[in-house]
Amino acid sequence: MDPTQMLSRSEEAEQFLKQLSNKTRLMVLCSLLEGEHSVTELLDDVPVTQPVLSQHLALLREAEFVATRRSGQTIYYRLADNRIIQIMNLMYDFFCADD
Amino acid sequence: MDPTQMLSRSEEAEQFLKQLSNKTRLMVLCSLLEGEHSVTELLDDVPVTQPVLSQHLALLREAEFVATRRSGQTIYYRLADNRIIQIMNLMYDFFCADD
DNA sequence: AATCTATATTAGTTAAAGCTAATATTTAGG
DNA sequence: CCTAAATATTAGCTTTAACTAATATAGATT
Repeated sequence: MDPTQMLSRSEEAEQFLKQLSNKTRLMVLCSLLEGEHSVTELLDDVPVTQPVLSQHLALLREAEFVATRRSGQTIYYRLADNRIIQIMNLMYDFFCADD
Repeated sequence: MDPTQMLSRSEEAEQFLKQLSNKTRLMVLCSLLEGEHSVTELLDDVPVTQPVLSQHLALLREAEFVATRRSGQTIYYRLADNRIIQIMNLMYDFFCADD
């Protein structure tokens, strides 16, 4: 591969992986593997304060790893990137399988 | 999964992904997918200075993502973690396929 | 032993990520 | 309209990651 392209591909991949490299975001994405959840439901699963969760959700939205839908005052999050599903399944395999 | 365990699994996964989340390390690992390379060979492939490459190689060694063998003054690096091979193949798929 | 080549390490600086605390926005219900 | 519930945003601080520059080590060669 040509060197300029290799560099830019690896920068994209770095960006992608960094957005994933956080315990809170991993727990959120793992919960969403099972299906859609509201923020309140995620707060039950993930041991962080509401503003911190909200910050991580904002990042996941901007990365377009997740999408949302509103129902009244409740906002439901779901996975929106097939690559995330693939990686999260691998991660589950590596770190959570046979528990 | 029990909450304490979920937290510690996600911390391990975070650590693992962070060690991967760097363009230089990604380029190195991508080169090593093709097989063993010396530091000098890696320097030809990867656009960084020698000390910077060496720092990233040190991190990859500590993470045990790679292993080394010495032949004279030359040190050869190779992939040493099957999980890395799996993830790197996915990353190649996502960011470098059909180029 | 002096020097060269290959590789590694260390110290210092800068930039980016993540937290806390405070506050704002949006919708629902009385 | 006023208040409560659900969610989001912002500012300030702290920690961590990555770079640069300088230097060190280890083996090869003369």
